[in-house]
Amino acid sequence: MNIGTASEQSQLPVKTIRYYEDIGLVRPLRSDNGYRDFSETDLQRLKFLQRSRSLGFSIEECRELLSLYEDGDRASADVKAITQSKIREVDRKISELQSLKKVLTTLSDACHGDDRPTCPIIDDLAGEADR
Amino acid sequence: MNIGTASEQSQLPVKTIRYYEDIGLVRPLRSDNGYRDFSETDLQRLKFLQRSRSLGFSIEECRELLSLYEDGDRASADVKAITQSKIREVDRKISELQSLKKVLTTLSDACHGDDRPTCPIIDDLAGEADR
DNA sequence: TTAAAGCTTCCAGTCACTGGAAGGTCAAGA
DNA sequence: TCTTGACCTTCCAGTGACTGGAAGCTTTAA
Repeated sequence: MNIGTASEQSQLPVKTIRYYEDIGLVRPLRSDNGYRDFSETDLQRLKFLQRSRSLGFSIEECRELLSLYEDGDRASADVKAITQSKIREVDRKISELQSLKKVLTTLSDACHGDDRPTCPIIDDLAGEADR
Repeated sequence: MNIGTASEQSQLPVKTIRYYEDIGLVRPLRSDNGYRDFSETDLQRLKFLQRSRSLGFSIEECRELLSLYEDGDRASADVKAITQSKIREVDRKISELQSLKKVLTTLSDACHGDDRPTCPIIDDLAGEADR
């Protein structure tokens, strides 16, 4: 199938698919006219990539997961390990954002937000607040 | 003061300060030897940038905040509006990450993680699971 | 026949830096 | 005086994961 069809089926933009070929994540054959010709297996890989990217795995993690996917003998523990380290990463990000939100909310609440120039947010950014 | 001192005082890497000059966030004078010469005002800007970047404002938001910072007449409402939209953005990211974590945790829990090859995580990524 | 849609490659841009090379300047010590 | 090392300069390239656009093929439908 052509790249347009593969794009539709995998829910990945055409540009992204070409990029994935560039970095060796998929290797479609070429038709006589030079067009990429995606097999069912290629499509499976693309769908796999779409799903794993949308779950927040990096390209390199996806590459690793793909090779585990295609190695019928690998231990499920290997896959679980990657997933759990990703969960820890997500957790770290969540708590970072939560403390960020806390600071921003405190600042925002302290600012009366009218048309006068006095502003505790700016004062804090400028390092002039009591903290 | 030289860039090294400015870097220490502002807690910004030397490279980052040069980059900020490149994009017009700070405009230090030059000494006769060609070295950048940072004034106290320049240092204030750098500290302001360090703090606002660390609170998750983008460079363009920082640029806007800086100009509000230096406009003694601006309304505090303007600053508060930027801060609140940033809070909403942080909120969106948090809930995205939370639902991501949910999916990953469900997948991880379903995988027994031993040396056998059967793995519900991979099955899900491949789109072979019941969902 | 022709127009539009779809395909190709290649180059550049995004964001916010970061690394490294090649070279100039300055201060301290032998 | 010389040298060493720290510090400074510019410029170019790379990061991650695409995305946009130009120029030019091929295919399909009217």
